[in-house]
Amino acid sequence: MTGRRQEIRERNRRSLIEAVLDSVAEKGISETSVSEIIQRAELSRGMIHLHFGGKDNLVDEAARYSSEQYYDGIYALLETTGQTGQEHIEMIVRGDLSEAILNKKNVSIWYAFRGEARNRAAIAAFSDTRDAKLRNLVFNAFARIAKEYGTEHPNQVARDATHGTLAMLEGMWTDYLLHPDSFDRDEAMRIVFRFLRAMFPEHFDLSGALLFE
Amino acid sequence: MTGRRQEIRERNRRSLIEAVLDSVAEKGISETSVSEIIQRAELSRGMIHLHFGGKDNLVDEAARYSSEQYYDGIYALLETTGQTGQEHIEMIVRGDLSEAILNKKNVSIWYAFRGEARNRAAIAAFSDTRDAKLRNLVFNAFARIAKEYGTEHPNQVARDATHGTLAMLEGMWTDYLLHPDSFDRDEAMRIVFRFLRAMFPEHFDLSGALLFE
DNA sequence: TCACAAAATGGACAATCGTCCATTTAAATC
DNA sequence: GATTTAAATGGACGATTGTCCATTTTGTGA
Repeated sequence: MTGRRQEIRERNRRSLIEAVLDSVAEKGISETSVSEIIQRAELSRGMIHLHFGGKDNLVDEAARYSSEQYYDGIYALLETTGQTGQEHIEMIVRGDLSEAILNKKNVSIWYAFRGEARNRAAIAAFSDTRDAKLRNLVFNAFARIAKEYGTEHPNQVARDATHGTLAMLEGMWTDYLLHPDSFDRDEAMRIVFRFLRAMFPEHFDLSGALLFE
Repeated sequence: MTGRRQEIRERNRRSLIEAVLDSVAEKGISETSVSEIIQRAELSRGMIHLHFGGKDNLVDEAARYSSEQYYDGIYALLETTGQTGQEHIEMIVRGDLSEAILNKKNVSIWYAFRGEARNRAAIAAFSDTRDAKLRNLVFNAFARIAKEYGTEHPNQVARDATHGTLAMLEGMWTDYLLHPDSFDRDEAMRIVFRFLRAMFPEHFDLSGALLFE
């Protein structure tokens, strides 16, 4: 039976990463110590140094892994819908506010890392390249929509709509962070689409009906 | 000369709080140790325990102080403008995105504390009560505006506009956090008003002109 | 089954953490 | 100027941090 060794090795690596994420979500970054991590992963103290060369690298890796999961989730959703601009936008908004993506654990992790982003180049770096891909996707969708309105500068409109929409979604995440129990997903979605409908009255007018079937 | 004693005492207390904020802004929460704080404040090790009973209390106090400053800044701005709903909204948006309030130091501090909010009740608590006041202010302004449109449910519209606007501003702060150097204040403002203009075409149509005189 | 090597262990280590208090400093009162 | 007392000092303290390596375990190939 070949590859068993590497399989275990990989499983342990993964365990460490997930132990970090669990700990960050539950106790915060400042209480996520080496002792805490190895206890959760049920591995020995030396493993962190062996697999990642040190705690900082492991934490960076965990942050990378976490953001990868977020974007993979969004991209997977896009596969399940049509190709019109409106459909893309609706799916991204729904996905970003869905239970699968916007939940207590993810929000805790995300904001914990954000808080450290400014002082940890590695954490800020990957967040950027990934973010650019999503932003581009949203922009293209809005650009297709904006062109249909025959406005003077459709790309400018699309740029603003992209910026505004992503900013509003960010803000909804903050709402959820601060009030996870009173947060209302449907309300958040309704508001985003109310703004979008105001900008593109011919496109997002039906979105409410589509969203709640 | 009476009160000199208390004056020094108060100055030292303040020094400690500001040392925490400086350190959090520059090095992050996890590197803000007792040694770091007293070195910046140029005070002795025992002062933290003497004045605040421990490091955690001092950090909580610093977070409270910082958020107090933010809201005081916003409220001060509101004193300098008219009383119409539109004027209030414009002033809050402008203020929230102004250099005086949205700058590298404040953003660093704000997000550092946010990252810890979930695991530190004290930090989450005061943030809420203050936030509620601002939210109420924005809501009242939008409610006055919405009523003029003769819509079916003006309060619902105002609620959504409030939620959406504050969310978008939050998102702009995140943009600034992640890209402080490429962030464009004017663009951020333009986008917020573009969304508002789409919702209230008779009110925020002139805002662009008002903003850049 | 045995020898080899990769992987995992767990404790030693110096460094740093936050707390606390015996001592010193200096403002306030007489 | 002497006395009182609140404020400030700075080091001792045990606990905890992350790193690292000598040792043990265990899968792999001969």
